[in-house]
Amino acid sequence: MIKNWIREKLIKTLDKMGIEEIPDFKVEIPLNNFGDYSSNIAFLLSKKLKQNPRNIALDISKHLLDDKEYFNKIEVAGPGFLNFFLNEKVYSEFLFFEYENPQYWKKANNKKILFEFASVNPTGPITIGHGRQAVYGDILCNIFQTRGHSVEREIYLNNAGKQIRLLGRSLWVRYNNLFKNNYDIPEGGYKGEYLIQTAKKLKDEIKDKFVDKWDSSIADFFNQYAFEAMFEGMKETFDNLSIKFNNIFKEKSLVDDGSVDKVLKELEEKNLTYESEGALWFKVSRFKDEKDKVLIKSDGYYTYYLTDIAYHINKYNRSYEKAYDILGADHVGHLDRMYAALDAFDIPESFLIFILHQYVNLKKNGEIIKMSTRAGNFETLDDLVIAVGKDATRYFFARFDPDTQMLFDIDLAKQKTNENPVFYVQYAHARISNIFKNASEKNVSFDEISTMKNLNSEEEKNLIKEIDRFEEILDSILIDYKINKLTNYLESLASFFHGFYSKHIIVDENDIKTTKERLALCKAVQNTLKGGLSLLGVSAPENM
RNA sequence: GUCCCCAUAGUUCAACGGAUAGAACAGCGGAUUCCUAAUCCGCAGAUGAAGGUUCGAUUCCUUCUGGGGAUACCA
Repeated sequence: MIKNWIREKLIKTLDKMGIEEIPDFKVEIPLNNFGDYSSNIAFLLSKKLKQNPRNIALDISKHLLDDKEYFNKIEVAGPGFLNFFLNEKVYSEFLFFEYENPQYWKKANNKKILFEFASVNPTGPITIGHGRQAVYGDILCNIFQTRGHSVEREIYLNNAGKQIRLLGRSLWVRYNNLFKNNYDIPEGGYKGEYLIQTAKKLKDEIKDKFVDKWDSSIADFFNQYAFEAMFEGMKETFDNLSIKFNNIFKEKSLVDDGSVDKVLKELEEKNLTYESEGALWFKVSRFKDEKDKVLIKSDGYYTYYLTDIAYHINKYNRSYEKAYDILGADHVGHLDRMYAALDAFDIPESFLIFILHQYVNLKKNGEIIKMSTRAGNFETLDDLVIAVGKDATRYFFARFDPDTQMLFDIDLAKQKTNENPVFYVQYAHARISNIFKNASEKNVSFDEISTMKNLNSEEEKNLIKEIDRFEEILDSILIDYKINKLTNYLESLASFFHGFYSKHIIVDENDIKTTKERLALCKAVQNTLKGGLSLLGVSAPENM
């Protein structure tokens, strides 16, 4: 990265000047062509050296200019910015490297980490809100992977709790009503049409076997049947978005294999539980400034909290370096409770990182609607994918800062998909493919490049600078998890390319030397676009 | 009440404490004898309010206003 290169030059120079303890300074691409790159280092040193930042900057620039072959000019501007104007040689070297290493941003994987996301109640079709999380999680995993982490994607399915029992009973009602009975969906049950379809399928299989019959083993059957049916649907939805999980973890397995009981026993031994009002409580307040929470309800059933503790202990014992949980904003209350539980089992907080994202508001027929799976009134992710396609769906979700509520205008998404900027980025990629087609028709090859010194225009320099930002963007996402920086970047890169394209003829038979260098530049742009799109899980078409 | 997230152009979104706050869509005006006009160029348009910290604040702190979420023996 050019920025890092300048940074190192600066550090060396400061060292030469005898300045120790160099503060954490920045090198950035300034607005308005103040320079190719700029740094704020002089401001940060000013307090320590008790000097005017301008004088410090002047001093640094003098020392740096010993490197005549790399810097055309170094200006000190404003109150003390250092503005660097680089020699073509620098760009040429960096572009050459990127051109020769088509996947220059990839790093070897080492750290083993776990991502849990899209863990929903398997009680119905996936909503658009959860679609955001699924797409977000998948893309974040891709980025971690490409920057050197060994990532596992895991989905946790709550198939042991109250909701699954409600689902099973709701299915039973739908099934019975196919026989002209008239049972009511239970309070809080699932009223969506989709259970009628499942009930019909079940009727074909078992005929009238359970009509008007209900006991605990029949309930188990319906719970299980409904769960499997819903899960099949979920898998299909994820498949349509190319989201694949390495591990599917079922809550029930923790109950069945005794993990949950083991957790209970240990907590009791540590004297961290107590009974009250017929329920068993965990002393959360011992660890965090939070209310105590129920582990076993007075009806004898386990809470989600209890099984989730067992689940996270299980994660820890699988020896990942870190575990990331991606959750909707409605889970904020869960964070401290889970850390309290980890604390009780001597698991360091640093092991688990929560990433919260806000949910999606839907706009349909000009109205903002609230989604609710249980009311049976919601927009499914499948509908969206059918309407706008996989690429646009993934790209659209990726574009938003996860911390902000996003407004999803369904009518707009369904009608005018051309407004989606994914096409803008894809078009830049396709355009480049076409340039190569054109070049090969004119018998211009581009395989004997040794330098790129003819790429002197503003457009070309800016394009090289923009390519050079890619790795930096990816690394910053590892820190703040804002994947929208990637879509933002790709749009910007595409824009620089479109601008370059419209101003310069790339394949020019009268100037083969420049043509070859421009083709190499195009190749580097295309590789980067393709790399970014593939991290997003969006296709990079050759034609549009 | 308390806690968490958010508030930027008509709309949907950007901006690592930096210099003149960027795009896209919508609006207006242009560009194609030449590699795809799904493109490009130009015009117009914004930091919710008030304080504070700083050489410098959309960004950090406080208060207020507005939206969403949490405050379950739901998950």
